[in-house]
Amino acid sequence: MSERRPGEIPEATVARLAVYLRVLTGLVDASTVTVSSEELATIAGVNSAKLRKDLSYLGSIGTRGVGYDVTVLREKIASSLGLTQRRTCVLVGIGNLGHALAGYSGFSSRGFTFVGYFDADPARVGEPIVDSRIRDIAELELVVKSHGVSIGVIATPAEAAQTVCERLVDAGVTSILNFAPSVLTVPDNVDVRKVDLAAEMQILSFHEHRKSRGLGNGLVESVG
Amino acid sequence: MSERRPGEIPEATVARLAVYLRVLTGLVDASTVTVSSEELATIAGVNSAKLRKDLSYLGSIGTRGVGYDVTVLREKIASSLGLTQRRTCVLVGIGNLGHALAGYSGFSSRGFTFVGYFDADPARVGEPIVDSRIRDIAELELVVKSHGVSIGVIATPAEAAQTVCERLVDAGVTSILNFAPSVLTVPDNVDVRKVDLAAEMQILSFHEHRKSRGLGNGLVESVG
DNA sequence: TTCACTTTGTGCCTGCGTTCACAAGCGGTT
DNA sequence: AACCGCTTGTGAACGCAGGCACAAAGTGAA
Repeated sequence: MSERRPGEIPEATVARLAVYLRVLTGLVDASTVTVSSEELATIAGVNSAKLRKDLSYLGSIGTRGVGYDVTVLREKIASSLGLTQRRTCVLVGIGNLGHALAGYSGFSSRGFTFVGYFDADPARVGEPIVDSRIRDIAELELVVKSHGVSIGVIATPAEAAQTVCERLVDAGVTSILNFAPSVLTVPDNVDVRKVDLAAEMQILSFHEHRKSRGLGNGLVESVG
Repeated sequence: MSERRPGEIPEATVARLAVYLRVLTGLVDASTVTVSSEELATIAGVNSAKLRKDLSYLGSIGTRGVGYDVTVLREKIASSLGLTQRRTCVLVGIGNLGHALAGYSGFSSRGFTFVGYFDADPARVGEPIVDSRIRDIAELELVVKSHGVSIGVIATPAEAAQTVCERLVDAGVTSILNFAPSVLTVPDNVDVRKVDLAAEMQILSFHEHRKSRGLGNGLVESVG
């Protein structure tokens, strides 16, 4: 029944492709030529069948009896993720977290170029940041439109997030990464991913709670 | 037959409970007394049936014909997540991101107490951070054991992450939040959650790529 | 009490994602 | 050339999660 159109990659797979890509980059640096699904899966921390199925969505890349050519596979994944072209981004909200994000070298090295850092606080505007300066949020639309920015990163307080989000979307941004602890409402054509630090901690707290509850009685699963 | 043991809450539900909790806290601040699943679901950005099913795992909390008592529900969720007791945490790796995390007020306000900030760089050791000072990583085990730390946050470079992880686990930590772009290997009884900033951007990049491919022609993916 | 109305809690169905297991395919060897 | 051993790619089964739709259960009014 479910005949997936070629090029239609499941969401869960996309998330893992990014991990495989990183692992493969490491292998390239180590001058590894070929890798089997078993090896790659072990390093990436997933099941090898899952890995093969993930890669199969990109076409038939491997060689049976041998494995995958590391550089070929890396290129294929990169192109599937649309990483062959640099993407322009803006960062809004230059507090503690915003500064950290601006300083994170992982973005630039992976093809993401930040063309503007914005804050609403007049006291911060003009401060140097990375190789640039913090701009007034009033210039947001101008910069987004002139650079054709496609990804907006929100690191503002929760109260400001939705407003900032709407301004980004209206200016033409179609993907948003949200660090503010707030639920964003966007049109259908816009993608949002959220990173909720407090929620992550609370999820861990839940598991801690669960584990400590299980200690007394015999309910725990076998400890390896 | 899906007979779930009482107290067994699905993983997907746990993640959403944290969101509901935040929304409810907002409602308490706004002196709201009662809320229906429809209202709460809208604010939280989920389907109301899903929300009701999520809450049903906590027991029968609502009142039919009325809705949920905001404070009662909030308490119930907080206790399910194990947030009634404060949890002690350590943060390892005080670079850009580490500083931002240390300064994030959302942790402390939600019951997480950081009892140690560690770095391997001798030049950084002793620097003030929040209401404390950066400690030498050599003291990690001592602090973890003496405070009974249950959650470790890793914000080191990728190369150091696995080693730090093992030291944390050996010292007794059973939950880890990993910000390093690296796959951690841990024993079965330890929970790991990862926050991979570059991966998030790459996932968005994928969707940008997909959107732009679909714009002009009706054709996709003809690789030669 | 009985009725009308509201909202919860959930049975059931559907679909996605994961895993198993194996046929198909490739390289190396004799 | 024929065979053997290894690894990929995938059909099929399974399990978890999401969403509809409705019975159950509460409130308030007559």
